[in-house]
Parts: sequence; C-alpha cells; structure tokens
Amino acid sequence: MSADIKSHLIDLLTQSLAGVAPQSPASAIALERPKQAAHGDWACNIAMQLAKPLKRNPRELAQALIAGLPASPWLDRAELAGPGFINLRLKPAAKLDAVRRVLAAGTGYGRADTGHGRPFLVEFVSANPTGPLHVGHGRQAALGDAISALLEAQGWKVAREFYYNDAGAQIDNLALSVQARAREQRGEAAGFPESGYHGEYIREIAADYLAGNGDPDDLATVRKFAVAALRREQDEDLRAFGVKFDNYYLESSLYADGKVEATVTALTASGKTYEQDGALWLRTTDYGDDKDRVMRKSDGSHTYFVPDVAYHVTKWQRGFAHAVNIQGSDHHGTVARVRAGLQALSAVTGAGIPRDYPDYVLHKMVTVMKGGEEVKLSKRAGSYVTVRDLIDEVGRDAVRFFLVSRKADTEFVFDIDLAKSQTEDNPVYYVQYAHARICSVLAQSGTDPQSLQTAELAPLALERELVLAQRLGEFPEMLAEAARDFTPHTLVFYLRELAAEFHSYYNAERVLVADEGLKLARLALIQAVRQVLQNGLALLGVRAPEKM
RNA sequence: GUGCCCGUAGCUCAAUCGGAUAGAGCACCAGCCUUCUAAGCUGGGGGUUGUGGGUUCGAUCCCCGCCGGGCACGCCA
Repeated sequence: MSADIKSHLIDLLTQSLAGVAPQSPASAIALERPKQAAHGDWACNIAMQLAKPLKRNPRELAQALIAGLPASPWLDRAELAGPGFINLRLKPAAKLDAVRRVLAAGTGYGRADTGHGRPFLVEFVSANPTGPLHVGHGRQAALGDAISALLEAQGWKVAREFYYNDAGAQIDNLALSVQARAREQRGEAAGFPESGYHGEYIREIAADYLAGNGDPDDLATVRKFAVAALRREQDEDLRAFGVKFDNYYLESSLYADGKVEATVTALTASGKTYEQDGALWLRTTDYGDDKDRVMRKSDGSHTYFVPDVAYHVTKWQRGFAHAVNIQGSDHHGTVARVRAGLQALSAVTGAGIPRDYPDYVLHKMVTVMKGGEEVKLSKRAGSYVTVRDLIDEVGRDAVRFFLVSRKADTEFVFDIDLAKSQTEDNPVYYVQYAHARICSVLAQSGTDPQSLQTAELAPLALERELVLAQRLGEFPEMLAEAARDFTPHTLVFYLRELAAEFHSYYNAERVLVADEGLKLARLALIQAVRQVLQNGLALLGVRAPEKM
C-alpha cells in the first residue's frame, strides 16, 4: 500500500482507467480537495478531461471508472457527481493514519528529499551599507529566510547570501555625508553634500569617528569607518530579527579579484558588444532586454550592471545550479539585464547557464500605518521606517509572521495598531496560543509524549477529530508546494487554519476524559497537532511557546 | 508614451497551476468562562471577483480592448 493516501487513491484510479479505457491517452490523474465537505474527501475530474479525446460521455465514463475501482482498505466509497466528478470518501482509519505518521516522524514530519542535498543559493536583503535596514528589507529578510527554510525542508543544501554594493557612488556619498557632519561637530563650516544622507545615524557615526580621534579630512578612513559601522548596525538588525546569513559577498571584492575586468573581457569575446559614443555596450536586446546596456562608460568606469553579472557568474561557478533572488519589484528592470549578460557569457564560455537563471521573487513595497495615517519617518533614519522600529513596536515574531503572510507581489499595508492592539487579534498569537494550550494539556496529562506513538487511534470518531487528522496529512504536500513556488504565505494560511480547527475542537471537547482509551487517542491527536504547529512555525522563524 | 505587476466583502487578504454554491481575519450584531489557558469558541448580515468581449462542458484564473493604482524605463545603484 502506498505511503500516503493521495497516491494510493491515484493508484486505484489508474488501475481502473487501464481496464475501462486501455487506449486512453496518457494523462496525469490529479486529485483535489473539494471546497465543500458534501463533495467528499477527494475529487477527480479525469472523466471530464478524457471525455473529448475518448469521445465518451463524461458522466458515463466516470460511472465506469467508479465501477472498475479495486477494493481498498482506505476507500469508503466513490460516487458520481455534477458534470462528471468522481467524489471519493475515505474511511476514518485512512484519515487517522496521518496522526501516526506525524508522531513517528516528529520534527522531521513534512520534510522531503526532492533536493537530494544539491546546493541552492538564496540571495536576499542585499542592502547597501548606507543606512539601517528599512521595512522593505524586513519583508525581504522574512521572505528570504522562510523560503530558505522551506527549501532546506525539501532536501536542498541552502546557502543564504547577502550581497553588499559597497563599491559604488552611494558609498562616496555616505563618506562625504559623515565627513560633513564630523566637521560640523568640530565647529567647522561644512557644506552638506547635495544628495547626502540626512538621517540622525550619520551624526552618530560622525561623533563616534571623532571620539576615536579620527581625522575628518582623511576621507578614505572616514569611508572605511562608516561602512564598517553600518554593516555592524545591519548585522544587529538582522540578529534582532533572527536571520542569519551563511555568506556576505562584497561587490568590492569583485574588483579586487579582477572578476569585473574578466567579465568585460569575456563579454567582449562573445561578439555581443560594440563601441558607441565612447562607451562599450552589450547587445542585451539579443536576449530579450528592452534596450542595449552600457558596460563601460566613456570615462572608463563600469556601470553597476557589470559587477552584477560578474557576481551572478560566481554563483554559477560556485556550483549553485539553482538560485533565487529576493528583491523589491522596483529592481525588476535588472532581471532581464542580468539574465542577458549571463546568456552572452554562457554562449562564449559554454557554461550552459539556463535562460531563466537565476529565479526571482519580486516583492511589492510595504507601507506602514499607524493611527490611520501612513508612517514615513523614523527618528534615526530620517526618511524611512526601519526594521528595528517595527520590531521594537510589535515584537519579532509578529513582524516575521506578518511580513510573510501575503503573496510577495501584492503591496503590503502593515498596520501597527492592528499588530499591536493585537493582544487579542494578532494571528501569530492565535497560532502560538494553540501550541501553548496543547502543551498545557499534555503536561497535565502526565503522559510521556513518546508513548503516544503507539496509542490506539480508533476511538477518534468525531467529525472534528477526523478533520484535524486530515489537515495534518496535508502538511507535507503543502510544504512542497510552498517551496516549489517560493510562497511561504501558503504555510501561514495553513497554520491559521490548523490552529482554528484545534481551538474549535478544544472548545467543544475535553481531552482529559475518564475513558483511558479515548483520552490516549485524543492526546495522540493533539500531540500531533502540536508537532505540526511547531514544525511550521520553525520554518517561519517564529517561536512556538509552551506557555503564554 | 513603452514594459512589468496589481485590482476579489466596509478594511487587510485567500482561493488547491481551468472546477462544483468565490473563502478567512478585522470591524459590526447576538450568545458562551464553578469544567484541560476566554490571547479562545458558537451563530448572523455582508459580493455583478474594476469593466466589456472572447476561448469551453465550466473562467477570479487563459486571450484581447478599456478604466484605475504601483513600479521601472540614465554612460545612477
């Protein structure tokens, strides 16, 4: 018998189809969970899909498929419905089997090995070291870390990487801004740079620099000091957020290693470049870009596009055949450019980089609301709301949970009042509370959770219990989907659903009843629920408290 | 102007790669604590899925037009 129910049912239908219509075109039999309970536990639309090629009436075909189903210990009955749906109903034992699987696998429940340990690079945040992290970075951090965890749970060897653009003009800007503040603090007249950074943090860095006897006139040292200070600050933001990177890749290192120059050379060799107006261009339009791009400006320096390509080449060269970048959608213009650059290089070097390498998750902007009004400023950063502001106001768990709770490509409204007043309504507490409640019951039962693995589950006969068990069974497939599509919000919705079904059950029934057999069965069930809540929250980087 | 993305309940969002009567939460109304944590539960009202066509057994989903919003269109990053 198949390990899980769904593939077991597909086996049954496949066998039936082979008997009913041996000449039928090979088409995948798909099962789906009907929205309505009246439509059974699983539904199949294969009869409607095959009706046309087989030139048969869909209802008649469905009826024949039902009649041809082999006997099964898990399938209760199959029935014809609507225009040709086959609705399948399971026996209770089939649903309860998920409880046993959860308890047997423990923290490993939901994990799969589709990745087979192959490397997967996830690049996210990648903020310039010019200021504290803003809410957009927060969304990236939450998304990137959750996506990384999901991929790890599918058996990929994930590397979380942060790319620092520490070599461009914006760093010069930073250095000049700090220098100007330092001179001010010394009482010297100092013109503040036109496009400088105005945040309070610039003043703090300048003061620290002076306190260490730094010389404001030594711009190179100011720059080094400022970049180091901001990298340290961003690291602290990330630590407060519970996000840890495996690697920090510095744009400046691409120049130091000669990788930028090597990329220009290779691209020139590809024959896809040309000189015009004193600049060197790459014919990215050959690879689907809107217009050709300048690689080397007429003043001899490179555009940011070149180190970008060089950086992505290193991803491939470092053995990451799979890579995904999490970025704000305001950078979507770079997608075509980077891919075009990689294709041009791949063509000349024979690297064989796929056309759609790397993958991208582009997320929309976050607006922060408070008191019914948009919040745009933070005290320290001046011009934007920082991740730290948010964490300080509503707590790390809530921020992480909220920021991954929506599809990446929708604009996000983060309502601080809602997230805060949330002692009652906060969805993260709702899920955590379910976990804490279960822990409390288990503790009071005095039962060793390990012993529940062998508990007899047959006493579980209530509809609410079967619903819960079935929901537990959906966890692995849901995770596989979320990882494949890079959509952690699917997991968030699942956890809310599971928590809701548990709270409802908890409110309606007592777990610690006199009947010993029933009590053990119910303990096994809620322990399984607890385990799945814990596993799911862990993937989101959210705590699963035992007490609240 | 061109390209990409978005448009679903009063608000914030889902919708199983085209499925059956489009679902949650918040807000609103009415109930539930001598019983394992009320940060909880139960019930109720609420929709022409922006709009007009097309494709088919069937469309929130796919195609075309229009309306509205966001972002990007530099020898900036």
